[in-house]
Amino acid sequence: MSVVKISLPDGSVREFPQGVKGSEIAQSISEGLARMALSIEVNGEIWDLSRPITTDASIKIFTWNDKGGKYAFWHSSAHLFAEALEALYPGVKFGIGPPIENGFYYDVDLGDQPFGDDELLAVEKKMIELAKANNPFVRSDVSKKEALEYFRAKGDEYKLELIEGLQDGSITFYKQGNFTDLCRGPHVPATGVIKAIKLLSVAGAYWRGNEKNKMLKRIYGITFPKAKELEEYLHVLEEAKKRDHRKLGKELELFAFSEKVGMGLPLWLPKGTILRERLEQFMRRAQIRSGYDPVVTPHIGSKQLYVTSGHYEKYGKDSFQPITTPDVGEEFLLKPMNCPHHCEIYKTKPRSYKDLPIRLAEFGTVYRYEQSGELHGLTRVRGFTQDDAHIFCRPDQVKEEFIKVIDLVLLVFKSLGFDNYTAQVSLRDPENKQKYIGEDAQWDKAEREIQEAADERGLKTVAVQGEAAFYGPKLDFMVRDALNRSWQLGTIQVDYQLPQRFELEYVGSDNQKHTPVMIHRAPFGSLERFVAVLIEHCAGNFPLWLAPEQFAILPISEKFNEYGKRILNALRDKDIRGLLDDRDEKIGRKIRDSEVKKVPYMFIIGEKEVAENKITVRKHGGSDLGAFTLDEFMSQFGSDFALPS
RNA sequence: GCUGUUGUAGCUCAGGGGUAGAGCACUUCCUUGGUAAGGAAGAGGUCGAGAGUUCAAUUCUCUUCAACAGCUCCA
Repeated sequence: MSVVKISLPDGSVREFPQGVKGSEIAQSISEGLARMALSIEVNGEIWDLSRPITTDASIKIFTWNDKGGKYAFWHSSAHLFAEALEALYPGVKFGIGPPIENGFYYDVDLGDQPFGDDELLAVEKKMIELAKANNPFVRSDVSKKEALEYFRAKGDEYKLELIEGLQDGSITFYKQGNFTDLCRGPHVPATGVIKAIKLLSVAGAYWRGNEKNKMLKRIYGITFPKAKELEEYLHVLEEAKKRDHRKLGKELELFAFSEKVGMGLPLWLPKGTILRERLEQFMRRAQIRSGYDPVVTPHIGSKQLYVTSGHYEKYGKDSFQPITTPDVGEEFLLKPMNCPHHCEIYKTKPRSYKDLPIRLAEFGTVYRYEQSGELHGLTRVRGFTQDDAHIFCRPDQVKEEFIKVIDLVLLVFKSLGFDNYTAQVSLRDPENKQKYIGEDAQWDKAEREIQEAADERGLKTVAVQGEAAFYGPKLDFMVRDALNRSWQLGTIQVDYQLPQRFELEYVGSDNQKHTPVMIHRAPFGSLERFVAVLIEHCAGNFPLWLAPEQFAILPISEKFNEYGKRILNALRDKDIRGLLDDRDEKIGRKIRDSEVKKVPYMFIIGEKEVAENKITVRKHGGSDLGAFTLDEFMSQFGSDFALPS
């Protein structure tokens, strides 16, 4: 009998009979591994443990601790779900059902049947029953013809459509129990490994992600090998909800929405405004240091301005409609972008190559008609403020300027402790070039420059096609929120188009007119979204320099309110923000209330403190730092109250 | 925009065909205190809005608005 050489991850090579299965290899390594094994990587491809290996290969056995193991587990769970659903709803049609980062989903067509929480529970129960049956997942190769026949007989047009797109000879089915599905695999050996099951939610999803197609029901679920792991996962979800900026924003009185004002139009409350203004101060200072010139432009602009920029053609009809003047019928748009205004500032006088780069910065509030279903707390709103700036430079300055902006973005992230961001190079969709303006050569150049700048700063980047702006590629900084949703914060964009459209020029050293290059950039992105992500990042425990209330003075009794007032005024003179809690409450109560409000410092004053002219300092979270005079406290901790340098 | 779920006091939520309830917050009084909720009393709601069914609707039906989850979109 012939043998195959199997290389294991530890570098050792073992011989097995040809056709050996992953499960047998696992068994030969150890009983424990065999029990834990879920799938196997064979020459870089993830396989079922039951699939015979017929050639020499390097392999790795995957368990629950590997991504490859989890994916097989959740992929199999999706099939288990489908089996349970079909058992309860005969005739249901299936779309796709992949594993995802946390669990799996399956898109299904249930016709007009309602499907809510009760139905989820019923299917969940059926799944548990079928898991206990411990049916093996059986892989089989089928011809395209057989595959089409099977699903034609079943009347599942979605699967038929999927099969049409596949190549004959590469089609496999998987069967467990009474359920057969078109599937590439891999799967776990049998349903029995799935012990804990939770169907999480139902949502709509267009077939193949296309708005014009029928909307299917997408059912999300998650499963685990142990009940305890499911409990832990659900607990983590609960904890994440506590960090949600919409919840904390309400509790900490940072911002609010009003139906009367309009959806997606945030109202910044006094405490939220302090937070936001501190961020602005931080950015203003950083920008002045980096050679930016602040400018201010109005909230509306002539429609013609956006026709010129191309924004009107691209977004005009789906946007807030123009405001028309009563007499002459002149049309104005609520400013959706600051860049056209800044282009016009550039044009106010002739520019020399010696003047460049010119960096125009503005905290510009813009209005965009976002789809109603997209509005989400502060992360997606219809009126928001960008920390926007446009750098007008010569072609030879693009890379250097781009790198400087990267540094600015990284300064922001570092100052706020954002360490798990991703840098995304957002490129054109090569299939859909008509979505963009400009010529290929300029796009290629811009895309190259962005990648080079990012590489030069050692940024790890992920390139994503189809994510560019219509006028140019971008470097986007993505951060995840408490619920693991990804948001774009900072963005840097190279633009060869708008300078042409606005006929911007400068006189070069050759005394000829040249077109400058524009870099759009916003390190925060929008203040609204940035604050939202910041709230979730620190769970409302803001760094001292940002905290709306940096301290609370807590007198032991009303007798010490006068002394408290003196301390309050002394601290305010030092530009430190806080309040005096002079309510008729006991100290325990005052401490609790300040703790709940996440006030960083509590200054407790009573008979002893008045006598010694001191304050007793308690930090948020409970640590007692002892008694200080104000001067002692300020010399020791004072610098933390100021903007970070 | 699409699919689904939800909408009761400032907040968190219970209830349910016969014109509403809790805790916290709020107001007043008592209490003058030492590191996460002192005590008592009081006030507060067109049950998201509109229409229909009914003797009677906050409850049932429809429409609409908004929020939430996801999809699509995102200058």
